Amino acid sequence: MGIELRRPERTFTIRQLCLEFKCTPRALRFYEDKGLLAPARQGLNRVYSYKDRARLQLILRGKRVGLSLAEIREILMLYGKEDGGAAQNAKALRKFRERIVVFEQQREDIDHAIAELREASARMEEHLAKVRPDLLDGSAPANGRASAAGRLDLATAKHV
Amino acid sequence: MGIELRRPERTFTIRQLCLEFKCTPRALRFYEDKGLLAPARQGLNRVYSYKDRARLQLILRGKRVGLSLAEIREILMLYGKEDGGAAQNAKALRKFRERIVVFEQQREDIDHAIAELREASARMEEHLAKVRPDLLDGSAPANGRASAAGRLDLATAKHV
DNA sequence: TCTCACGTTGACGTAAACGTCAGAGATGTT
DNA sequence: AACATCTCTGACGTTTACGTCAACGTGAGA
Repeated sequence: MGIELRRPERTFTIRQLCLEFKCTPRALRFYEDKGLLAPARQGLNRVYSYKDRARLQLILRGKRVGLSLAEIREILMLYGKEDGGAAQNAKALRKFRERIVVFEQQREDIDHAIAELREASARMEEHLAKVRPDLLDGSAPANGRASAAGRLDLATAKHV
Repeated sequence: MGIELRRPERTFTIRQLCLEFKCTPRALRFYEDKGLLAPARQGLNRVYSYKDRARLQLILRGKRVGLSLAEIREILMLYGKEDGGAAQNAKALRKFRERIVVFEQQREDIDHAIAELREASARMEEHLAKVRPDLLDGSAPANGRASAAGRLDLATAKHV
């Protein structure tokens, strides 16, 4: 086996990951209970690798888009078995396509929701501008894309 | 008050709405308990108007994009008080902008998720094409937008 | 050595969003 | 009249995703 030169074999404590991803130790242990994570151990203590960190990223992203832990677990396991038996693979393919369809529906819903909220905001802003302009703080109407500051770079979490 | 000529004053029973929106009577009563709906009554029976139906549409869309019932209720009430006091209005405006930001973050997450699932699907498909082409049913890879058949037209639910 | 901060494993509690009865009333059908 | 069907109001059960608390271990410092 080739020597791992690429990245330092850095590990993380449970608290480090929690601080980084703004969650609690309880949550990470819970994910472990549910089979979503399986960090190494030093004695009793959990030791998280880069791979574990990447999985955690995927888990949290899954949660943000409304997946249940069970669904996330299923997807993670399908990802993991990407080179398993052909039948397994075909099943995974079907599941993935189903999920894609659902996500696209959800995307449309969100687009609609954003559009409606924008309209309502515009109306309110106009109204306020006439009636009580003093209540309008100078903040821009947030028309452009939201600043992506602080978001995670998902590219680092690929191919877990 | 002007006579309502615009649309027939049609009403709906609880079951009709449930069939139309694929939910249960229990759910509608629950939403009512939580202050999201307030249908009229004929004796004991609930009688839903077009307005109630529109609210229900908004509720269900809100759910699909991951809002809690409490959040949906808040938004509905802000919508309702769009011409309330100026201070209320300013508060609503802030809330709406916050929600927009959250939705945009969520949209990014979904876009990423779709992209990753597409990639994984492509890899699997390629792999299967080499190993077991028979397992690939002729279904298209679902590259284009999902068919919007059966979705709700949100425009009909505006200005509740 | 004692304390302290961090870690561990149960075990129980909780909020959300309903599901699932039970018991009863109104309405229509045969 | 008997029966079916739809509806209502409680009231208790259930699942998910953790929070919270107790009791314990463990290496670093004062």
